Amino acid sequence: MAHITTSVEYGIHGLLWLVGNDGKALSSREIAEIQGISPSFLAKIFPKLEKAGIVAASEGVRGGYRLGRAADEITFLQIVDAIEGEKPLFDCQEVRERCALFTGGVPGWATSGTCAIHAVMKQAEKAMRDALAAQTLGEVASRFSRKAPESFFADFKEWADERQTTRTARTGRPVRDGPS
Amino acid sequence: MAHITTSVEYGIHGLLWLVGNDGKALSSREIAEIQGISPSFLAKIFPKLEKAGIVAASEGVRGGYRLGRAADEITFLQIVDAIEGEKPLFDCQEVRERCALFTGGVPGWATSGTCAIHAVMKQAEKAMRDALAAQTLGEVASRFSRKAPESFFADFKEWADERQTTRTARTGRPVRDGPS
DNA sequence: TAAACGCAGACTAAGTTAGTCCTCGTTAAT
DNA sequence: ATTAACGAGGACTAACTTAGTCTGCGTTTA
Repeated sequence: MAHITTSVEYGIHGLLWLVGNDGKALSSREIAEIQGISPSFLAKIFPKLEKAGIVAASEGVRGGYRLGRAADEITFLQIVDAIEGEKPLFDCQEVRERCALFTGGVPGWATSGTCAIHAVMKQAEKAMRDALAAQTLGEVASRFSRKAPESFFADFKEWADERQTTRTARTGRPVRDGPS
Repeated sequence: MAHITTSVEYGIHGLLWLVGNDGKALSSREIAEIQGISPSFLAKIFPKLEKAGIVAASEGVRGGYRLGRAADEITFLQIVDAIEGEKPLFDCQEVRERCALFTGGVPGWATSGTCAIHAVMKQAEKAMRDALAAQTLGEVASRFSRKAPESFFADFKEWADERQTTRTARTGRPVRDGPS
């Protein structure tokens, strides 16, 4: 399995739908359903985005998620860190402290500063993080907009509107018709 | 756990000892022992480096490992790929194919080219790999040499020489003294 | 011929990931 | 006032990965 998880993938896909929804809220179930992924799994991802301020949640019956700030101010790095929690690329085991030549105590020169190998890994991690920080949700969304036909967005609006009405229409009917 | 494993860490530390051993072979047990790590675990790492040509193995009683080429021509990326096997940073699940708006077949424009999210991740992965490819074993070894005192290398040579003699001195004595 | 090697595979324990399910408090519409 | 839709959170599971051990095999040198 890869280091950037499918949770991040689902999260970003979900966020892209919010970008295209004109500031209106979508519930986590709707976001999951329109993408064909597990609703209960997505429901564990969005609270993390909420804690990071990437989305704003509204509770209750017509609640859901909106973007917490402008799509241009949400970077991929922020999303990855929000969902995965800033796990380092490399976890230095400090092998240099275990060298058998150091009988009776590790000398200062050996442990001063960062381990040379760790330094290389940190540099590589920074390169990756910089690349992720250079991409925003807004840019990717508009890249997608240029690719998709206008009918697609019309279909989405229609789908969202229908959801908006049917989810209130279901209310107030206590389902007592089956095994009673 | 991190994406760059401790196997890579142990492998690089081991290779650095080979750099400082003047082309002479060290057995995997010696490399493990001088670093205070598990011999049996290290014994699983070095065959991977051998397959990649990073080290050359010699079998038999005085065998062991040497560098397969000049330390300046061994990059960190090569080592990581040799040990971990080129695992991608991100494994695209092709969520775009599951969109619920695509009733009855996914349109061509949606699946043509690389997924926009995947493209960002690939870019980040490339940045990381480029950083790893820019660092060689030789550079890190000489960086370490400037830090360590001359006495350290003298200690190492002494240790290696003693190993060289004692491991043949043990030969030829069938140990039959215990429970017989 | 024995011991020191590299090599390969089976095995285990712990941790992570993807995913499900259930309960709770909140909110809007009836 | 209920009811059902919502977010939030925790317990739980199955599959996979990682770190590490152990055993057996073929090779090589003394």
